[in-house]
Amino acid sequence: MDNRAKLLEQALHLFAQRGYDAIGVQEIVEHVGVTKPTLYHYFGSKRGLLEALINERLQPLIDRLAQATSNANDVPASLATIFQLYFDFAQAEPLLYRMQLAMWFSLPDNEAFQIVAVSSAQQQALLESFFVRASSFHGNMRGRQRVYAATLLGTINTYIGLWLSGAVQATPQIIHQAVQQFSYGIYS
Amino acid sequence: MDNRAKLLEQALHLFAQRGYDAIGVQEIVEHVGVTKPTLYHYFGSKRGLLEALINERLQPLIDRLAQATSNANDVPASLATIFQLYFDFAQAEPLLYRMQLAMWFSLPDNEAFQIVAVSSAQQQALLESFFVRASSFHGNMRGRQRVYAATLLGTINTYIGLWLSGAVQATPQIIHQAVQQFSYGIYS
DNA sequence: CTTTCTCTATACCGATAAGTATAGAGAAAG
DNA sequence: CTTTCTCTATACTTATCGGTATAGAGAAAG
Repeated sequence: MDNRAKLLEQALHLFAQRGYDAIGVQEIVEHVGVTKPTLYHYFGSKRGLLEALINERLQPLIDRLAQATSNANDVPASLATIFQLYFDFAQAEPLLYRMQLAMWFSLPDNEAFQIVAVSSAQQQALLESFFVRASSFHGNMRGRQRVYAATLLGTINTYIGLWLSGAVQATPQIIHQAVQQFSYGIYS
Repeated sequence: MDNRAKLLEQALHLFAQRGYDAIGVQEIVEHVGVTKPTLYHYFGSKRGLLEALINERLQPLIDRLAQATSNANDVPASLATIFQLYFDFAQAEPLLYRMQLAMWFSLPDNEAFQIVAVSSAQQQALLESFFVRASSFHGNMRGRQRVYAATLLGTINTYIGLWLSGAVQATPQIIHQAVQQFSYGIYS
């Protein structure tokens, strides 16, 4: 593992534990055992470090979501796939998911929020596009795709939060319940 | 408005805009037009300032929640009251609600999280107790009260987040939909 | 009047923030 | 061999961080 990868890994651990703002560049390089110019050589700035982390590690989630939302013929099946996909990703990258969740809920003028906002907007856009295309099967959306996408992510994150805190296990039953709970809002 | 109240007000604005960690004590006192010893006279520390903010301004929410959860005879009616109560509070104190939401989702080792965790735990406890008492009407809870309380708060916060971002209005219909969506998970 | 208490300002503390100028080590390319 | 490029360390910058020692102003209490 080269220094670049070590820096990303350590930054993830520290950001996910205490938050982006609370962690100094010095602290990251000390944990890795290098010095600041090494970090600035690879990433240019603290912000660039977080951007690299988000872009490289969160991209697989976006890619899989793009695939799962590409077909809107069978909405219930796609929803189940989407929920499963998020659970799988959160289980594979718990630190990353926890970090991006915290940053997504941080405030608008916060630097971390603005960096994560890019990938969050991508997820939101993919879901909205999915719901628009599903409207041929479920009537005209009339702008509701935005609310649907947001409540879908909200439901997903509620259950993933529950799993991250150890309150539930990631069983097929729980995932099914999450899908059903969201679906109630959509089909009613 | 005395300096103490001004400091609390300005701290709320700044914390809700950029986050607790991103705001320095100096910045707060400059906006108010006083100096640091004034702030430290009233609050002792930056942490004390946030604690005062949370304790004083979030207490009405806790109090109303305690009242709304005191009776578990009519669960659907209580749920509607609880949702309404949170919406009313978020509308009356949008900055405060946004701030506590961000802090609740911030990371475990973060100072802001630990301060907000106290009042969050109170809300969680009131809801869990409500569900336990409701079990006489809905069968044994068998530990599910924790999941119920968390998904209830998750549903509430999803809809309030939607309202805070301007995606929905706080109409009775939306509140009813939120109640129904949560209820689906409970009665199914 | 004097003492006491509450509140606030000036000026400072050591520590840390993000970021950089300079230089050198080592490998690769000519 | 020399040049060039990539990577990293020492040592430093300026600004800000949370917090405080000291002192004074003004009101209240005796």
